[in-house]
Amino acid sequence: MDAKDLATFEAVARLGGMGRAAHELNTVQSNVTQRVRRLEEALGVCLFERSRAGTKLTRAGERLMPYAGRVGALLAEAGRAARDDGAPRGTLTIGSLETTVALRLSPVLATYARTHPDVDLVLRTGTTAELIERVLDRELEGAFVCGPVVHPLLIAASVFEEELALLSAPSQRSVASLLVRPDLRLVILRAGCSYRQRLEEVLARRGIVGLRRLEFGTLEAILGAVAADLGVTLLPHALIGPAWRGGRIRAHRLPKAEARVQTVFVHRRDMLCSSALTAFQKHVVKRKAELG
Amino acid sequence: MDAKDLATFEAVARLGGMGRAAHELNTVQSNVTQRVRRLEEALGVCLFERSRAGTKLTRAGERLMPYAGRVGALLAEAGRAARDDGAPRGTLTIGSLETTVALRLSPVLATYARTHPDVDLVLRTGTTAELIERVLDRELEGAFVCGPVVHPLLIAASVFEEELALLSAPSQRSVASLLVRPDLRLVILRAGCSYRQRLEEVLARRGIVGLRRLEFGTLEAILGAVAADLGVTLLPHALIGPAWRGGRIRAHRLPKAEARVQTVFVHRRDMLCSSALTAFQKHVVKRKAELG
DNA sequence: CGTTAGCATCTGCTAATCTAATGGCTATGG
DNA sequence: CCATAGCCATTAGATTAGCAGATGCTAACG
Repeated sequence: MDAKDLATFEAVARLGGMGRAAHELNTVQSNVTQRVRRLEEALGVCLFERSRAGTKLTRAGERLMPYAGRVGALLAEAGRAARDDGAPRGTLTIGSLETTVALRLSPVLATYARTHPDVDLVLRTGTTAELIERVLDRELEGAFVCGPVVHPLLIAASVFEEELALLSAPSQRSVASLLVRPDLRLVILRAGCSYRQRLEEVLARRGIVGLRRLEFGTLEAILGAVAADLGVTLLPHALIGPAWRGGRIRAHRLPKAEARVQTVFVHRRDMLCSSALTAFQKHVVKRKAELG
Repeated sequence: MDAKDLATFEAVARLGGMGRAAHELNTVQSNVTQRVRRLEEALGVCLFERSRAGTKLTRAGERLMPYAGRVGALLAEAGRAARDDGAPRGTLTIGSLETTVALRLSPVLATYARTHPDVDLVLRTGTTAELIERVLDRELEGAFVCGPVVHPLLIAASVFEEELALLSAPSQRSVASLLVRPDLRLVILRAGCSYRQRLEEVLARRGIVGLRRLEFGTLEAILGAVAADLGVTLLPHALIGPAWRGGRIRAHRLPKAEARVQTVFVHRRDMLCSSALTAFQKHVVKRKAELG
């Protein structure tokens, strides 16, 4: 059984048609047909139900499907393992929550990039759910997400622990005073943001529900909106830099149980850690000790 | 990267030469050279140090080596998974200790073979160490061995529990009486037999050491030798069939701690269980309940 | 200094693979 | 009821990859 045939099979199954698969694979449909037929002959089973509308996996095809991905991933990993001589180099693609970048990661990233000039560092941001999805799809080697994360395919290591604070305009003297301001909004970074749900929980526990949302793409915009008394938000206390400390924003401390949030670094359990990634993890731990 | 290239690489690495690998792969040396070269080009690393004496893996080659086997195993498993529609069929190759076959397994095997006519059952016997080795090499789908077995790559399930007895000629009235018979021998099935070490321990704890060994290939021969007072052996008590019960052999009971031996069924954790194997395991459990 | 063992390279040949064109099938839509 | 479009199978011809066998090269060994 040829790995290329398996990859062809996978594309056909995923796209639901030989023509579409051919297009994705930069070849023509007859080749795809031939490869699939050969695979079917080699296995002695029928993998697709053909119809005018396209192709549909048979039971046998469904059983084969997971292996297609695994074989491809294993071959890719073999290549990386052979090339990786222990000296960090190549491309390191990691993900992170936007707040983590702003608060903790950017200096660490900068020093890492400086000390490892042979590594092309790629950072993608997203919500916890998005990032975990991408790690599972092997699009990211690892990601900083909001913990705890328990998943059989992932290894999660706690790296930072933040204290969240409820932020409002200075005129809001206490959390309780928010109750009488139903026009206030939840100012959030993005729809699926990890802190949004936590914020709603925090407010709900104090009888504040049904607030409208206001979504901004950047932290600066969020802080600006809060300062302008458009609403409240929930962010790591340490995030409020000097520029915002001068009375423009009031941070309301929360009880430990509500405030604590840990950032974990997750990566696939079955994925070879590149030297670049290993060095990165060491670097983060070391710098964290320095910073903390 | 082609899986066939990887297999060629693996053969060259294992045999330490391209010519030898070519012979094993039923091809000629120039083809092997070409495949290795292509693999090296694709990876951008040198995999072998060539010399007049043959080939030796480089560091990169050593890193790649484990993947060669894994890719091959994964492809083979993919084929089995696609073909296996849940109805037990094909070849089921399992291993067992000889004593386990004689004592417990043979009726179970017979009924399994009868109820699953589409399965070609292959049984290989050997010592615990040999069998485990073969399971790890994927030559056996599973094996009945002497437990307990703790190994990160294996799953072990206890299936039988035997009570061992020290067997001697009837003239030996007690274990203690063996002390005065230094000419007695340990009668054992095979050099690496699981029960041999246990027998030596049992005797050593009673001050009997340094007995010579007598090795026979079959259980009947062993029991015959014991009956003829050539020596003593250690076997499951239940093994002594009616033919031997009639005073020709004396079974000396041992304390529970020494007598208990469990038979476990082991198989690779990462290996897909064929339907034939799954059915077999169910069958064993069911029949064990009936027999026990 | 020839012999040997081993890898590299070259050369035809063959088989596999690719491309492009064609044909058959079926649902859709006038 | 025909035209059309989308999809897969098949075919034929061109291209490429893979194979076997012969030859070359190098270092070790007697």
